[in-house]
Amino acid sequence: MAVDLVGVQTLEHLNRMFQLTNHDFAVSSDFKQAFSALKRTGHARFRRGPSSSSSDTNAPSTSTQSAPAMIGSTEASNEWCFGKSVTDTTTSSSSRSTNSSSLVSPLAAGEEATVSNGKQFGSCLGIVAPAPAFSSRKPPLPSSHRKRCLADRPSVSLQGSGSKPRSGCHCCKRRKIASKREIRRVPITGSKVTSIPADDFSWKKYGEKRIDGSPYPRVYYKCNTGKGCPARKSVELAVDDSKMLLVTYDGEHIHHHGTSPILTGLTGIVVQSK
DNA sequence: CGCCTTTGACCAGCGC
DNA sequence: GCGCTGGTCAAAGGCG
Repeated sequence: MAVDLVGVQTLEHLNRMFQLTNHDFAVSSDFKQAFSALKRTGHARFRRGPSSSSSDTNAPSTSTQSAPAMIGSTEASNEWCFGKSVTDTTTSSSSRSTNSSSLVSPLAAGEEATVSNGKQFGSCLGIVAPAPAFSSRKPPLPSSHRKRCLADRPSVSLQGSGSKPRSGCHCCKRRKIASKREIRRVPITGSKVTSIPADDFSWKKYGEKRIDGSPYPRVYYKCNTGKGCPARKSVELAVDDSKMLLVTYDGEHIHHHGTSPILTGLTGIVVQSK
């Protein structure tokens, strides 16, 4: 219903945005993918769950905690994703997190483009799609499914997450514990705003988060080149210069890869390291 | 059928 | 001590 309408409008917006934006996107060829992506209602975006009536437009603020972080400023997100008009299509609360986070995906998508085998772009556009309108919201997980610090559940610890035994508690490896961190400023190169210099490793996206103080999301990647490699990187658009990407490398690669792994392929400047 | 991407939820660190 | 935020996990579904 209204959804479809919104969808169409959004597509038009998109089209317009692509034409107007000064970002030099490789639109033509990617546009197909874009639309293709739009058809996708968003993979896991709509987790099946108790079909609560609130599903579509209500988006109950189930998680009062994560919500703020995920929401952020929609305007900013929109800007990042080539346009400001998207805001119009968002129905306030209902589309919140889905919008904000997905709007950003271009970054993720772009990264994916250079990083993994690339179904790039899709997400960025997918985002603009009216998907949120369908969203049934992910219902709160049953408490039994809730993640616990592995340290807290000795019996489940190493097997808890199914096939992926972890070497340790993820929550114990946070922030300042990071063994090695290197932040680089990498110019957005190429014809796409999303194309950042790729390095010699294969990265797998595992998360995306809106960061407070930055209108742009941060996308998290794990090294996929070597199994069990602890190396991670996060990518976000520089606040002060939308033409620059901030790539943060965490951890070291435990596999061989010729020359200085972390630096390979990057032309950016080391801004900070610890 | 398996892989990959997306994204909400979870949780501990950190600042006030 | 409390609340916020960043970082991570994992379910779900589409695609090749």
